[in-house]
Amino acid sequence: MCATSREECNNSVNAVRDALYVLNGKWKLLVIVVLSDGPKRFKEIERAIEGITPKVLSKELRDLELNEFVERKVYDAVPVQISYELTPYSDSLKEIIGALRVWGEQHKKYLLKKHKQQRAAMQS
Amino acid sequence: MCATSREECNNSVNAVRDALYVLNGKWKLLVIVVLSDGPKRFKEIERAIEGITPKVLSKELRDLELNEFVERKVYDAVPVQISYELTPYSDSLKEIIGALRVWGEQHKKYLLKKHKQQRAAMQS
DNA sequence: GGAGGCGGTATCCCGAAGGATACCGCTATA
DNA sequence: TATAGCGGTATCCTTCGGGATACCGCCTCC
Repeated sequence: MCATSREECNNSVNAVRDALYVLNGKWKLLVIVVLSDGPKRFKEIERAIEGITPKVLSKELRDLELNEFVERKVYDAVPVQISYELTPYSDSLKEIIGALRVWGEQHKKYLLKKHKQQRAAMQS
Repeated sequence: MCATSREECNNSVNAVRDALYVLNGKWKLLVIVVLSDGPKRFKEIERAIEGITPKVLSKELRDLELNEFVERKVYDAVPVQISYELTPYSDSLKEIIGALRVWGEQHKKYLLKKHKQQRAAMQS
């Protein structure tokens, strides 16, 4: 990845840095995961992500809108319905999210196994 | 990804949440990117990551050691040489980092194109 | 006409992450 | 013997991401 030249390594660092800059924080990617299930209303998202407060969610949604990952649509039913949905551009994040999800699952198993081993070692 | 059941969506959210929990912050993944070039000494890493301070780097390295992504090796040359290298387990992160790098590059191009378009629109 | 849902906002507050700067003891090298 | 590199630590300070709690106006449904 970074093994050939000094130059290339720098590029990798910068690219990853750029990505992290946009996707910072605990919540943005989670919101996108939830919305990848289909358009959702504010309170639906709020309920889907345990622990998020409306203030924070509101801010994250604004950020995601600015970065054009999410679109806020207003349907003038009565009462007005507001729906958040992913933009086509957000598809480009699918691989990152997929990788994180797979890794998260795998890491949980890894930790479980490790703790089991440690407990076994304590016994002997 | 999350499109079939409520249950499965929750699992995705939690897996991604777990991953983000471990990989939080601006620096951890950057350190791993740099080390993926091969073992490095403290000051080498410090120089490779523009903007990181020794205090922060020191803390990140300790975190990464705890999570078993990085090993700190002491070679008793004179003077003592200290080397940080990736563990085999850190390989599991390769896909996340790869995805971030690709996305970061692509996103930069996306932004450039967008700004060009906006400037063109201003002119007309 | 009260309860409850919707889409948020307002206010207050805290802790951790991270930046700035300086410096330590040790060693080699000039 | 002074300078420079190494591997960090110490101290101080600021920012801000994020939590807690409350509440708003609007609407519908009972």
